[in-house]
Amino acid sequence: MALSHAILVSLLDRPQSGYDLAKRFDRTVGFFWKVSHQQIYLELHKLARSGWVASAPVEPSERPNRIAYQLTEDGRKALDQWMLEPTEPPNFKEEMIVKLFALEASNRDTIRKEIERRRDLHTQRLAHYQALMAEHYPEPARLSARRRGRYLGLRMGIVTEQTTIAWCEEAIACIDLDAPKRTKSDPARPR
Amino acid sequence: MALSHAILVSLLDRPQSGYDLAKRFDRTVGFFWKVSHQQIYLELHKLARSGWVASAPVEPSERPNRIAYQLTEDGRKALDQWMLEPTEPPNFKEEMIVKLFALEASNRDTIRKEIERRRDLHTQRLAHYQALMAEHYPEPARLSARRRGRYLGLRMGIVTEQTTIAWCEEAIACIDLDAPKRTKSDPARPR
DNA sequence: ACGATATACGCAACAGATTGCATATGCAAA
DNA sequence: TTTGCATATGCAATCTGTTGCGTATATCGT
Repeated sequence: MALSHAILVSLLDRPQSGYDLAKRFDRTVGFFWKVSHQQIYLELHKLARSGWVASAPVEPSERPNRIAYQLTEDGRKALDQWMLEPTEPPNFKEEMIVKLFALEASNRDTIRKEIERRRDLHTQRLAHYQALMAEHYPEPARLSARRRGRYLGLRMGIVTEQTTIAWCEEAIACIDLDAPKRTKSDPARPR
Repeated sequence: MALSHAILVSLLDRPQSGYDLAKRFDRTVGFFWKVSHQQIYLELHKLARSGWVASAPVEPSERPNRIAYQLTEDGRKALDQWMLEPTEPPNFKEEMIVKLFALEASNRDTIRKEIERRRDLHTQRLAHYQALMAEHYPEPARLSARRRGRYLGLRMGIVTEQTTIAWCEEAIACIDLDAPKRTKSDPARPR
C-alpha cells in the first residue's frame, strides 16, 4: 500500500485536498510515478474510513467545495509503523525488453526507431530534472533535512534517466551488430 | 497489456504451457518483473479466447495434465501490430523515495538501515546478473540476433542495479550531512 | 456575454494483479 | 511407506489502478 502512505507523508507537511495532493504528485514524483486524481480521491476516502485522516477546517476565504484532509494521531502512528517495514525493490515492467526478446522475429528498423524515440524522451526528462536541480538545489551540501529527502528523490530521477539513455545508446549500437556495413551514401538498413 | 504480449513473444520460440512460461519468466526477466503463475494462466485463457494462441498437441511421453499453447496466425499478426506501437517508460514506484520525503519527521537510523539493506539486496542481484553474463554471454560481440535481445535485457538489469547501488551510497552519505561529527569510539547517531 | 481553462469532487465499469485455497500426479528421500 | 517436493492447473475474493463520464463553480480573456 504505497500510495496511501505517500498521501500520509504529504499530509505531514500540511492539510491538503485531493486536488492539492494530485498536483503535488505531478510536480514531484509524477514523472516516474503516475497517479490519477481518481485514485487519490479513492485513497482519501479509504484513509478517512480508517480514521487515519480527517477533514480539516477550510478557511472561509477558500472555495466552499474544497475538502482538506489532515493527518490524525492514528494516521501518524500508522505512518511511523510503515516506516519500520522493509521496502520491496520496485518492479519495473519495461516493455522495450519484451520487444528486444522478439528481435530475431521482427523488424529491426521499427525497434531501433522506437529505442531512439525512448532515448529522446528520456533526454528531455533528464533536462527537465536538471533544470529543477539547478533551480531548487544549487547547493546540495547545505540543505535542511526536509529538503534533503526531496533532493535525493530528484537525484534518483536524474541517475535513472542517465542510465536509461546510456542503455538506449548501447542497445541501438548492438541491434545491427551483424548487419552488413553501411556507407553514408547508402544508408539503407536491412531488416 | 504488456504481459499478454510478453507471453506471445515467449511462444514465438516454441509452444509452452503456463508452467513453462512462469518458470521462464522467473529465469529471465523475473528479477525486475514479478509475475504470478495465476496471472499467466489467466492471460493464457484470455489469449485463447481471443484466438491468439491455441492448445498445441502434447507429446504422449509428457504428463497428460500439461496444456501447451502455441501462437496462431492471428496471434502473430497481433504481435506484429504491437511491435509498431510506442512503449511507455515504465513507472517506477520506489517506496524509498516516499520514506525519504518523510526524512525530517521520522527516525533517521531506521531509514539509513533500510537503505543499507536495499543496497545489499541490489548488490546481490548485481552479482547474480554478472554471473549470468559471464556464463551465457562471454563474448557479446559475436551473438546471434536471438541472443542479442536477451543480452540487452540482462545489460539493462546490470546497469539498473549498479545505478541503484550508487544512489543508495549517495543517499546514505547524504542523510546525516547535518549531524554532529562522530568518532569511532562514539558511534552513536542522533535522530 | 461567451467560451476556454482551472479548480474541485465523485461514480461506475473495467482491467490488471495478488493472495489464498484446492486439486492431482510423479518421483525421490527418509 | 510416508513425507515432501516439483510438476501442473485452476477458482474466488480482494486489492489496485485506469478510463470514461458527470457535475459544479470560479476566473480570465475576448
